[in-house]
Amino acid sequence: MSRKKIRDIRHGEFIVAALEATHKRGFHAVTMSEIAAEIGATAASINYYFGSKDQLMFETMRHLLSILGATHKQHLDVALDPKDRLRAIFDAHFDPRFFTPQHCSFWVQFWSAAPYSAHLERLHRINQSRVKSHFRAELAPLVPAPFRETMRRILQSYLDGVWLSVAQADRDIDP
Amino acid sequence: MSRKKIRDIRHGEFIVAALEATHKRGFHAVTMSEIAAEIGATAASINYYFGSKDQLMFETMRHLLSILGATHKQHLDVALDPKDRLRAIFDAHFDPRFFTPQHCSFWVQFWSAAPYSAHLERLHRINQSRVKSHFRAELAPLVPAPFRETMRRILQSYLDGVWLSVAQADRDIDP
DNA sequence: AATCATTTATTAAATGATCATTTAATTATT
DNA sequence: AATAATTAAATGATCATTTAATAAATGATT
Repeated sequence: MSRKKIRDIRHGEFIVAALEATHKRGFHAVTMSEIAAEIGATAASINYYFGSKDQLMFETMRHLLSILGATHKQHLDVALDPKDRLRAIFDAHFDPRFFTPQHCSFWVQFWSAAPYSAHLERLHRINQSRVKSHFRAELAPLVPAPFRETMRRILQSYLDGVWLSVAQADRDIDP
Repeated sequence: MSRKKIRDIRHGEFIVAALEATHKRGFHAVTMSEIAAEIGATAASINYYFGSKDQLMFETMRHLLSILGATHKQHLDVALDPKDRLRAIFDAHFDPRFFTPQHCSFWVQFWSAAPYSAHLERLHRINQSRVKSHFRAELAPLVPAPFRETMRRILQSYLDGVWLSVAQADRDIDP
């Protein structure tokens, strides 16, 4: 029991460290040592827990995605009408637990690296279609069919664009 | 005269090579040899012409920005009313000379690397404020002041988001 | 409780690979 | 002949990853 706990705690710590160090130094520039130093550990221990740098980055993104998923569910639970349900998507993305400079810059840099790695791309595709189907479902009662798909693409692009700008500006934007 | 020409021709060739190779391999992963191989040259010649890899990337982005600027001017010249003038911004960004997978992926990756380099960040800031002031000017006669700034931010984020998605999907989107 | 064996966690140092950049020479142009 | 363009090979730096050893925690056995 406590054997498992340590592993989980350390996992979480390294993921936070990866987010912080990546935000400071950039997705590609950041080194294992810098990440490890963030929590007073050493590069070798990252490999002990994660096997490789890539794997750590991968797990870190999965962590972000799971936060997003959980936050979305919460907002959805209190949504009353179709409009609220649509808003829930935005509220989740802009929830303070999720919408931080660290997360945004990791997010943007990770996705811009995704097309060049089979692993990352798969994760990206999964997330995209998840968001896509949420948007479709929530837009259905609100927007007539001919415009729905266009509207969805515009909204999704807008969401991505906001992150991009936050990642670059290091300031908050009010949705 | 022809001495100067060769230098300019080579410059242009290497910039095209950088766009192509970056699109294939990714902004950080791409090596000087890969870029040079794109036009049958060798890594050392990049340094002969540009001094360093960073400088080549920098010049490449400047090239993209100058295309964008020229295209915008063209679209603006045929715009008749305020609405057309606003459209000119979008038309320029989506002009086929500019809106290619190579350009989009270079664009996105470059900007996501910008916060971590003083040089790149300066370029980014200049471009952002250029686009910002264009948007402001064109929105002025169309949108009442209280909403104007919000509208501008939304449109700018949307533009960025579209590029992000093109860079990832490698397909075209109809504005 | 105390001892010792075993597993888990951690690290310093070694390894090896990858690149950008430099150098020194060669080839082409003027 | 002089200058410009090009390159193969050398250099040097940076890292991720591996290894081999140490320390810390755990647990079984008296």
